[in-house]
Amino acid sequence: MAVTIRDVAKASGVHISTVSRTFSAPHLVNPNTRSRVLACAEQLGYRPNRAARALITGRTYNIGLIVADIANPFFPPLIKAAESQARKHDHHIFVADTNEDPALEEEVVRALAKQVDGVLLCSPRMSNALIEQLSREVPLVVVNRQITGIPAVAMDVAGGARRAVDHLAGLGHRHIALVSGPRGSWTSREIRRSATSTARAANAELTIIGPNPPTEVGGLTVAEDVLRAGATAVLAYNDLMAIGLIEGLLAAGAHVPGDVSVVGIDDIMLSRLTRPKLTTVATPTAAAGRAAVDMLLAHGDDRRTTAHVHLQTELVIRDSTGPGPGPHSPADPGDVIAPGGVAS
Amino acid sequence: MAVTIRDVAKASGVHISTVSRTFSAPHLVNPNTRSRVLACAEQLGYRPNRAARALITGRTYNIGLIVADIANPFFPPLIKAAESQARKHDHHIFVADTNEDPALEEEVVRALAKQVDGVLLCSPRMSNALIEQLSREVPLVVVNRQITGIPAVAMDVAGGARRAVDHLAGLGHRHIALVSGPRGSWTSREIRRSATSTARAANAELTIIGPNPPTEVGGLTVAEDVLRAGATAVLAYNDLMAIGLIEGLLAAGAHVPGDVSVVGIDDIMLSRLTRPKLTTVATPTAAAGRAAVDMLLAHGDDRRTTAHVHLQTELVIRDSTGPGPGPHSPADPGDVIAPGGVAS
DNA sequence: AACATTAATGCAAGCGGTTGCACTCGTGTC
DNA sequence: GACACGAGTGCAACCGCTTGCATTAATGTT
Repeated sequence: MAVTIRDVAKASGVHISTVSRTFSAPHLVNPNTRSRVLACAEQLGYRPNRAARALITGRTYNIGLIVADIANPFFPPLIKAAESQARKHDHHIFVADTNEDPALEEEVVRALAKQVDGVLLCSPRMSNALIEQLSREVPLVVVNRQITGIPAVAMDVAGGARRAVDHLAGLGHRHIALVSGPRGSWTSREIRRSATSTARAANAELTIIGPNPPTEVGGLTVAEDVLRAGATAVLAYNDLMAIGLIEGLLAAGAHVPGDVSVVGIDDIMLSRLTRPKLTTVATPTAAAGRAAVDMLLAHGDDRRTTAHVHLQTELVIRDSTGPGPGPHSPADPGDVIAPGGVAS
Repeated sequence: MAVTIRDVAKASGVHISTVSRTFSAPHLVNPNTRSRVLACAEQLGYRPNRAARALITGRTYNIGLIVADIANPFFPPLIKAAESQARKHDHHIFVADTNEDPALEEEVVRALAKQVDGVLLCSPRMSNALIEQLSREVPLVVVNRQITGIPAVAMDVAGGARRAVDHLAGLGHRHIALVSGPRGSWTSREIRRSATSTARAANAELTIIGPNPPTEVGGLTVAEDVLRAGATAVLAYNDLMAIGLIEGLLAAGAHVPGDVSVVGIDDIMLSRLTRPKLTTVATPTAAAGRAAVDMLLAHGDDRRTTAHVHLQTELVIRDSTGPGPGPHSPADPGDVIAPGGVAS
């Protein structure tokens, strides 16, 4: 059925090894022979079988990409960028959705290990220790996590959270709620750490609500808690939760940003289309996808450096944040982007 | 480095073929032997190499999933459902993004062909003829396309478009614009065909604008054309375009639905979060993803039927449609869903 | 007791490639 | 003219696994 290297060899009157070399070491074969072989291959529709090749070379030209939830709008741009970058280097990508389940993450990494050159673990929920162990079984790059010795692409959410809290404090908010994300999320811990210290420095009270599922529903259901806590401003773990939260607040009769200001994180496409448009911390997801693929592919050549790439974030001020009850200071102009602007 | 069947054989004192059978034909091996082998395998951390297995069995336990644009919110739920369904059957999926480029579609199918059991071609842009040819090289299931002899999952967008146009005509709109999708899209042709005949039957004028890129920007840029055409209602190829269109209309000073009513298609998550909330035709994308995987996996067992699965759509009336200038008749209650409701 | 059957296992070929090594030439060197 | 050399090609082993066939031992049949 399928045409193999042997068919091409027969058709062009050479040994299979010559056909093989025509494709994987062209400089070792006579130009005339090569063009003859190529012509036959073309004519027969021959394509090398990568799985067979991988068996002996150890290189699969595949990459595993593991995310918590494909349907979370944070991930598609990352996946798209990673896939595109991978294909530029002639690699294909497996995508797996773990449904926020750490056990499934482990299982999937192991299941994929043999047929990939490496795995991109995006916003993993499993423990550092487990990640370290898995990275001994298959080359790993983590996105949104920092572990010594493991190549990583991390977004500066801490800086983003700091700017967000400063922004809120600057608007006069004295009591801020932090709606945190899922258990196991490094990002969530970073945000919490940064928000806590920033709030203290700004002399604002910080109420932490969570952990919560990082979804619209997750945000919706904490609206009550936010109001009960008496916070006049909220920083949410991500935009989806912020949007759900706004829905919940509106349903409970609170105005946004009149009564409560809301800041999200991620700047998903949605954020500039909701009413009010969401103030949020933009994270460079596409860049992260590209960088992660690049690190993974470089990893093989050069394992002396386990690089950690840091990507900047920026606060995008739109319409979901407004003055709080306290005195407000002008925001630091260095931190802000034109309100309502399309994210770059 | 990696532990192979030989290591397990050595450790458990049996021949490799016994180890092999322990995993792929357990009934052929003595229960005692089997448990010993399994214990050794477990202890060594052995996992069968699927690529090697595929080389001889011809079954890879992989599926290719090809979409036009991962970042288009229509696709993630489909991908998620397909991935989940595939994993239920112990399959992994390759995801490829073709950027709406038919040539890339072909290339990717061919590149993937050898390492998958089949390919899901979602909303392909290439020609029927090419799809037929490719389906001779690798099992194919198409989503949102109908080709005799090729298994397909199609959503009833024609029915959806009919209900949408009837809805608009019923509201008194006499001049409707159809903002069509990308060239090569079966869905777009179906919508056009259905909208055309439905508009004629309803005695309304239909202006077709397009083809256009199926993105927010694509919708944004035709706002002018819609207004210039003098239409008071628009049916857009998808929600993303509808949302972009609404932005464009608002920017041009037209109210929605006051001056112009807008209907989208797909009911992406976004649609109930924008203002005004979008009236749209809900398509069962997750069900399509599952069905497509099921068809692909069944295809092998049973090639006597090349099934075509049809999935129903429904009109979800929200806030972006309102009365037009003409007399309006009450909408058919059988076709409507509670306004603003969460899509099921 | 001789034979047929069945269960369990081993043997070896082969899936589609890659690659170290050996071999054959034509050429340049002394 | 003998020799070394490099370019081009063939040979065969091997990657990790499956599978048809042969072999052996245990069981059932008459």
